[in-house]
Amino acid sequence: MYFRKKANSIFSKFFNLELEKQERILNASMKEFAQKGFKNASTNEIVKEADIAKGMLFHYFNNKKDLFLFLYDYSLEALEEEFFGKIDLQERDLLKRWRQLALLKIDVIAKYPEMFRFIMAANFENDGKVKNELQNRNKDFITSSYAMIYDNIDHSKWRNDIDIKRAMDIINWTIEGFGVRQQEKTKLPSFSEFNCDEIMAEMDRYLELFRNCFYKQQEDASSQ
Amino acid sequence: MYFRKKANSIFSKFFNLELEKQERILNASMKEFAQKGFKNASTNEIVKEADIAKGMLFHYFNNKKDLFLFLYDYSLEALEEEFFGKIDLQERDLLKRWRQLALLKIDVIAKYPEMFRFIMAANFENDGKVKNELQNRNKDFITSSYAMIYDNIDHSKWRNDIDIKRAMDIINWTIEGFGVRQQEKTKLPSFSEFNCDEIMAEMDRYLELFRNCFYKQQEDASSQ
Amino acid sequence: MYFRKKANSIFSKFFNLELEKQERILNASMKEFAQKGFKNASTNEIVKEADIAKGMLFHYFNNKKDLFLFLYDYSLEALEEEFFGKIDLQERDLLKRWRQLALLKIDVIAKYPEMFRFIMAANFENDGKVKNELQNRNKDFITSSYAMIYDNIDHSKWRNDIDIKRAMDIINWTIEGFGVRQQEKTKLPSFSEFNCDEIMAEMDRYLELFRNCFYKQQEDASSQ
Amino acid sequence: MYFRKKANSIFSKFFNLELEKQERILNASMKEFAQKGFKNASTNEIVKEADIAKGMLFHYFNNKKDLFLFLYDYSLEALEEEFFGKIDLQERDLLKRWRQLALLKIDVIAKYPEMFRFIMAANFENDGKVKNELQNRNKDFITSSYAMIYDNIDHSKWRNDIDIKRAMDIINWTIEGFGVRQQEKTKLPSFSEFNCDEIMAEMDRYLELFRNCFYKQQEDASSQ
DNA sequence: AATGAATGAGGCTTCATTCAT
DNA sequence: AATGAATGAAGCCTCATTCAT
Repeated sequence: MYFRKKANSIFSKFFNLELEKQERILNASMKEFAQKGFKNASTNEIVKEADIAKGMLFHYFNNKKDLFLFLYDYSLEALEEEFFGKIDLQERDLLKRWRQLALLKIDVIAKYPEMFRFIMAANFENDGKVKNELQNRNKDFITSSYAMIYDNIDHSKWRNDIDIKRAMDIINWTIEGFGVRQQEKTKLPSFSEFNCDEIMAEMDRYLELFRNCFYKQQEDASSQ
Repeated sequence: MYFRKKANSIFSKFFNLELEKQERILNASMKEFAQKGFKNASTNEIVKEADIAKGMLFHYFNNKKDLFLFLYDYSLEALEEEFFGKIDLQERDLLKRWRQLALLKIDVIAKYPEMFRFIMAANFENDGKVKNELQNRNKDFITSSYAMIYDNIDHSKWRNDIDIKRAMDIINWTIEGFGVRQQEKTKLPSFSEFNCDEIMAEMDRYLELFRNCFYKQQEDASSQ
Repeated sequence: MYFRKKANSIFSKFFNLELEKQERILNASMKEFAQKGFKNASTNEIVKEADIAKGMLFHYFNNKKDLFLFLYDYSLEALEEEFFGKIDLQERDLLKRWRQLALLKIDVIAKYPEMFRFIMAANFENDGKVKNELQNRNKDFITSSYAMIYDNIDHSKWRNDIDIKRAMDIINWTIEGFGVRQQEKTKLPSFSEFNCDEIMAEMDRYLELFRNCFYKQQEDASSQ
Repeated sequence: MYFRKKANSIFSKFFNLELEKQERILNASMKEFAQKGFKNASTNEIVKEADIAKGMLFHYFNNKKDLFLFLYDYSLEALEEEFFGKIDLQERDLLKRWRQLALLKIDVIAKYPEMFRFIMAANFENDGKVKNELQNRNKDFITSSYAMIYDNIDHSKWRNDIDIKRAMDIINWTIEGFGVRQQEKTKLPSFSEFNCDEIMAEMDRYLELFRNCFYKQQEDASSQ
């Protein structure tokens, strides 16, 4: 992991802290940035929430921008490990592969909710001070993500009259939209807890719909 | 229009201005808010761009928050008129109705680019000071929008084995994603000008794909 | 006066203040900068001393650096007027011309002590943020000052065996050193008030010594 | 040496360090103070450059001010040794004695450049925290320096009509001004290296001018 | 109504000094 | 003795809002 090595030297002051304090700082920072965006996030609030002295944030991370980018790199690397390390590239059915990813995503959100929300928010970040550097990092990430997801897919199952490129767009947008909808449900006052099985069951209905529309229909009933 | 009445009493100081000055203020404010978000938007920049005295902004709108929400209400009402007033509810084919909406949207962007950008940006607004009030307004808007779009749709054309509710979700997300993609294209350095015909041709390919998947396939070739 | 025109447009906010407040700000700023140098000068102290609100300094001058350079330009222009406007270029005797300058300088110090101290201190300023811009301004000033002082000097009175260039250096350094010594006297606890006549009498002794050494000695006694 | 004794007791923690570390600390401190002045000098930079732990600086020297004054006393004592120990008081010709001092000064700059630059900078120090104490130390130093330089001078060579006290002032100021000019030359981009012979040759031209003006002129040509 | 100066809280950041280990 | 994390006051600057004119 290139970043982790770099981070350990540049941010060694941070990584030498006791883990519990590291986590307090990470959570407080990500929460503040996720809620308010880069510019509106207050380092004062972060140190208050993390319960550290005013100067320490700058002792560990130099400045607000470096803190933000550190969090981004740190999160991206953690997420990459979760995703890329665990996806089964032997599965050549695109819809099944997406299903895997959805499961992984649910895991990640459950395991690192702060981090996930931070990364999502960072991708909408517009502030000139960090936008460029985020885009550079993101370009690579998205390119390699899509490359991986679509790598070695078996197209033989697909209906011949389907425009595969656009069908894939539709699948992407649907899964993204589905994710956003789930996310929004968690913000409702009626939300109590994350029910993974229910979400996956719902997800499967969309995937089934795609299978039903985009794949060749077999005569026998053993469709899935 | 409920809002316009309310606005005329609360914001009568603003509406009593000469129209040209009203427009300068609207454009300057929307531009600043769209570019920088609620908190980072500078009232200084707004008055400079609108060429009015600093105090007047607060004389007309009380404070920054009220200005922002006024702009939101004002824009939403204007867009509603454009959309809801012009859509042909006689068209009972959902895909054709979406096509209408896409065309209307392109018109709106061309006619009121500042306003459109402002509304888009406002929907991503996260600042605590305005978020709640925006969500309240938006819930109503989205509810009534969807009600209208899906009102009196002819379901007889659809394949019986298709889960119509979810298929509609897919269509929504696709059209939204498609819109975002077009939006992003305008930010590329290679972007020169908005080519409506090209965009609609591309949009039609997605709609055609949906028709091909979700609708009953007729034996004769007169599909569309 | 080029600067004054520029200043009136850029710093119009400042120049539109009532004169008494302008002066409070000028004096407080020059005093603080003269005492502590650019970096160590505290804008907090300045506003406290000038009895204005925290934000006003930045409203008038944008930032600390611009304030400093404004003061420098403002002072230099004021001093230039005092010096260059009043020196008698018909006087072709270098020592008499220096005598004029000494008198003018004493006037200036008496009239604008804060300003004089500020300019003196600014010429020792080392801070990277302002050093370059100071040097640019100063180069022109010093070049034109020396050009004026040594312009059209009558060399016929000088001993032929004297290296005039180096003799002039000696005169410069002596007058500068003499000035510093007077300045330091004002800082002593025993100092009560500026006695111009006494200072000029003392100055004359040095000039007389130079006349005695560098000029041809006439046989009759009417030396001066 | 009074100071060394005092220092050995107060700063014994420092003097008990290995010499190499002592020197690292001295050089780093003097360099930082000379470059940035008392207040702007950063103890962080000093410890980084000296490669010691932050706390040690305060362990050895109590605080920044004490460190600065220690360096000043230490340097002054070292310079005194260089100057006062080596000057030949048998030479009773003032101009020749000044020549000796100039040579010694050049030696000192070459031998202890850091220290020389520090002392020069310290003499322009204006910060309230150290100014008073510096002035006290300096008064004694300058008084005793001048006493020594002018001690036992042979006045018989001087023209009777010359005001010796003021002539000596002129010589002082000239030599000081000459030194400053040489110093400034080293800062020019065109400066490559210190040419001692050239500098002394130039210095001699000024001394010769003084001899020519202030001393009785002998009839034979063996002037020097 | 119109102007823009005035206010002061809060923003990020630096830094000498202390202190637990 | 040695380390460097911790502290918090003070630094410059921004900005929504108020208010005298």
